[in-house]
Order: sequence, then structure tokens, then C-alpha cells
Amino acid sequence: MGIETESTETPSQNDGPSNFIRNIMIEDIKSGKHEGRIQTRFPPEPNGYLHIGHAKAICLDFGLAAEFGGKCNLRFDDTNPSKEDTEYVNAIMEDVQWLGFQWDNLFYASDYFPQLYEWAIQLIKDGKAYVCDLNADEIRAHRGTLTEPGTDSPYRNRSVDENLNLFARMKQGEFPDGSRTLRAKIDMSAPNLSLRDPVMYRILHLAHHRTGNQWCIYPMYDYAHGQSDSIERVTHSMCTLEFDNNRALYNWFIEQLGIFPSRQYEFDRLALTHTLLSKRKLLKLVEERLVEGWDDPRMPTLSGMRRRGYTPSAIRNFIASVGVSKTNGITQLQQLEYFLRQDLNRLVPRIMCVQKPLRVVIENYPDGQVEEMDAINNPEDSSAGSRKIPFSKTIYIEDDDFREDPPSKFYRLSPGREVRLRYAYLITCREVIKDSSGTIVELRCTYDPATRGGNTPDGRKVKSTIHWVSADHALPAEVRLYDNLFVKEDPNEVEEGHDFTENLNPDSLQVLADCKVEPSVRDAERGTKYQFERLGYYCVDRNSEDGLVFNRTIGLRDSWAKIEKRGA
RNA sequence: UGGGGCGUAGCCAAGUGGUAAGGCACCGGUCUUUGAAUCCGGCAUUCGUUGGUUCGAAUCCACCCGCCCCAGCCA
Repeated sequence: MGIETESTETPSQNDGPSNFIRNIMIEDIKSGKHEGRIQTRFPPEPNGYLHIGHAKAICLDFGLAAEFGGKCNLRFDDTNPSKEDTEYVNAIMEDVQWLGFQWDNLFYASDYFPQLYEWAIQLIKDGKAYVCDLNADEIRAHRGTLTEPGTDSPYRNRSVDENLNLFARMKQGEFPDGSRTLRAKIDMSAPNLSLRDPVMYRILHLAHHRTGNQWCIYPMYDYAHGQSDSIERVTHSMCTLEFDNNRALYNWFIEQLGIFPSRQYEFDRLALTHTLLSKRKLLKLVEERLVEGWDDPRMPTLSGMRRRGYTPSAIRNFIASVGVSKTNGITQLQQLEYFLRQDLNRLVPRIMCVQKPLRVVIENYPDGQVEEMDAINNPEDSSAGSRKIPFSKTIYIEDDDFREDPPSKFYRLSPGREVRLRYAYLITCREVIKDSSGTIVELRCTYDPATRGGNTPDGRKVKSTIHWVSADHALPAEVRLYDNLFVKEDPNEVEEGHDFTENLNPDSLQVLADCKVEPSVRDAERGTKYQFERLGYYCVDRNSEDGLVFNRTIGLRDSWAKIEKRGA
């Protein structure tokens, strides 16, 4: 009874509101720029797992290219071997495909190391780059401040020959890490700090995940990214707002080199309440074992969300709904949850599961009798069919569905009251059995045989329909309830000297070990999604070897909880 | 305090001189064998502020206010 949510064609961004990048593309096509060709790229650094924030970039990069019949490459931005790893490249490829996208070409910035090196030599020959012997601290000191201009490096005016010689020896491995850099010769007094003779190459005697020990000098992001775009003939290079300052440098290298003029466009990154979208901080959670791993269902990573039970289409629909602009904003988590529920409601089969079992004996039901009740699998999808559910004298109902002393708006089961058991019978509570400590251990009820299937031939109305499972037939299951990982809307809101981990929600995971689920799911495969009627959406966790374990993806909206809270 | 970006409802967001789309949230009501879903209705006389231009301004101009980014040999 699993569901297939993979799509066969690349989803586009058609359904969202228009946005400024799409408008630019439409104008460019209209004016015949690049012969109307649109090409983008998704350029992750393989130094961590992809998260929901990356999903926005992915949907834009791939979606917009697809919308205009263009290409989108996946290019790993692997210019810093100290942080990158093939574990991450594999995870990234899996996540992009799971989201529903397929790249035209797979590239690595490291593919371009030889070309980048040649271009560096060209810039040196043109007098536009030089080898600098200043160390990191000295470079910083020379850079000036936000309000004061920097000062020229004493090595700024070396001869072309000396620069060529030194740069070749840097590549040869003659110098230790950090001893020299290759810098672009631009303007130490530029108001834009990224133009104050930025470092192009640094010495790093480190093995690279792809090029091994072939190189000991590695290009910086600014020197690699634009040229990589240019080499691939990317027309529209989308990135997040914080790179706005880098655009001038992006353009500078392309202009000096006289190569294909890719253009960079910046958009706002996704931010969500109660959620951290920083690879560095997510890494910390993983490394310090504050979560189970990158795919912990509480993580905002795509792998975590996949394990939690999110569908790719829910994420895509959500991304389309938030739009693209240049405003720094924080989207409320409820917006994501809305699209999650919307998708799951449409796709997922319903079953019954009792999370907190309360035993009910139906006194006038024949001992040993078992009836098979018909249950609809998905009222939103008639093709989903129906199934049989066993009913017997002893059942479990949800503890929350009974109140000995019901508050005014509570219309579920209570002494003397009648409710419907979904797809089964109407029952009336006759007696409450308690143990010596006064806790309710069992309810004695009677049923009306004329109401089989939950129907009321006499037209009588019952206020409530509750879910149940047959005690003798139900399967034991563990259910994991998840709540926000962070208690504060902004997890970074901490007092001076404190850490975001202090905002971790101690109740983000609640394990219910003694749940009872209907027998139809006995052989459910890992990842299978269900709606537990009246409770929420769940999926079978990958760790279900010792019995069924369900992750609660998201609860159903609960207006009773709201009413009750309001009254309290 | 230098440079850059951005301010439209609680949140996201269209709108680029002709009189404020849409979504989330919220509030009513409808329907209901899921207190779900559905369906219907409500929700900015006003677009950060103040002036100006104009028959007419969220849109153009000026000033002011606020928020974000940049001083990694990270990306």
C-alpha cells in the first residue's frame, strides 16, 4: 500500500507567483540574448547534507531552466578539500533526484583546475595578478576596514617574471601552507571590500576528494565560481543575497579574461521559524550527537525530511508558494506544514492506530465472535479501494477519546454517552473500571447491533466518531512523535556568550512504545506512508527490524485541542 | 560612520502612474461515519516616515527611519 511520489518530468515553477528572475529570463529571451538560450546550474559544496533551504535553490535552478526549455547542470563547488567529502556528493545527488530533478551534466569545479590555472597565468602576464608573501594576519591588516581604505601589499609590484616563477613554484609544492597567495591586482581602496586585491589561490597541502594529491594550490570561491559558470556557458547564475557583494568580482574576472559573460542574480534564501538552516550548525548537531544523524527526522535536511515522511511534491509546492524576492524574511513553519498535509491527504491511505490504548469490553457482544468490517482506504481517492478490519468483543480506543467528567464542548465518549466506532458500531459507555490507585483501566460498553458499519438506520445522530482496534487482532507498534527541534522561533536568539544548542527543544522526540495498529499493515515496507485516522500522517521508519516503528510526519489539524486550550 | 541590498496585513508575496492579486495564519458559517478534508464568507481606505511632482502615486523625486550583507588564505 505504498505510494509513489516520484515524478517523471522535471517540475517547473509555473504554479507560483511570478518572480523577478523569471521576468529577467522572459526579457532576455524576448531580446534574443544568447539566442534565447537559458542555462542554469545548481552548485552545492559537498561539505554537508542538503536542507530545505537548498530545495529553494534547486527548484529555482532546475525549475526555471525546465520552464524555458533550458539546461541545468549539477556542479559540485569543490574548491576547499579541507571540508569536502564524497559522502556528501553522493548524498547530494540522491537528494536532488529525490526532490524530482535530473541534471543535464554532472560537473565539478575541480574539473576546471587546469583551465583556472592557465587563466591565472594569463592574468599574471597581463599584470592583473601577483604573488603575495603576506600571511593571513598581514593581509587582514592591509585590507583596511569598512570605513578606511586598505594599503597596498609590498609585493604588489613584483615583475611578471617573478610572479610567474613564484606561482609555478607554489604549484610545485615548494612553499608551506599559508606562506604565499596569488592575488588579483584590483584596488586596495575600493569601497567594496571584495575588490581589495582578493586572494585567488591559497596553498593547501591537502588531498582532494577527486584530484587527490595532484594540486597543493586551490582556487578560492570567487576565482572559481564565475569562470566555472562561464566555461559551462551558464546564462543565469542564481545565488543567495549574501553574494551580492561578490558580483563585482564575479564580473571582474570574466571581463579581464574576456570569456563567456555569465550573469549572477541574487535572491533571498529561505528561512523558517523554529528551524536552523546553516550547514555549519547542522553539522554541529550531528557531530555532537544532539540528533541521531543527518537524517534524523527532526532535521531540516532533505534526508531527514524524507525519513520523516515528507513527499517531494509537498516540498516543491511549498517552495513555489513562498515565492522569490530579495527581502530577508522568515516564513512560518505552518506554511510548510499546510502543503505537507495537503499532499499527504491527497495521496496517503488511511488506517486505524491507537496510540494510547484504553481497553473497552463490549458486554453484549458475543464472546469469540469476529466480524470483518469494510473500511475505505482513502476518501480522497476512490481508486484506493477498501479493506477489511476485524472487530471483536474487546477493543482498544484512544485514551484521549474518553472523559469520565467531560467538559462542555467535549463530545467523545463518557459515561452514559453513545459514540460511533468508525466503520463498526455505535457503543454506549455503561461503566468505568478503575484500579486501586483510581486510574481508569477499562470501560464496559454495550453496542447496538442495528448499527453495523456505523450506520444509523433510525437516522439518529451521534456527535462523535472515534477510532479503535480489535485487542486480539491489533499489532504492537512503536510511534515516534516529533516536535520542533528548537523552542524559539529564531533558534539563534541567545544571550551573549550562549549557544544555539540551548534552544533545543527537550521534548522534540516522544516515543510511544505501546501502540496498537490494525493488522492490515503487518507487512508494510519501510517508508510506507499512512494516515492514522483522526491522528495524523505517519510512515514506517527504516529501523523497523524488531517490529513496526512509525514516525509521525505531521499531526492532523486539531480544532478540539484548540478549543480545549482556549477554555483552559 | 564606507559600499551594497531590502522595507506592501501576524507571516510569505504580486504589483513598475489609473485607484491594493494570491497563499499561510486567524475568525465566522457549511458539510462531514476522521473535531480532518471540503465548501462559503470575513480579514490593508492603504503600501516604513515626511514632504514634493501629477487630474491621479505602493509605483516618479527628495529627505529621514529601520532591517540585512561585506573587513576568511570559507562558500
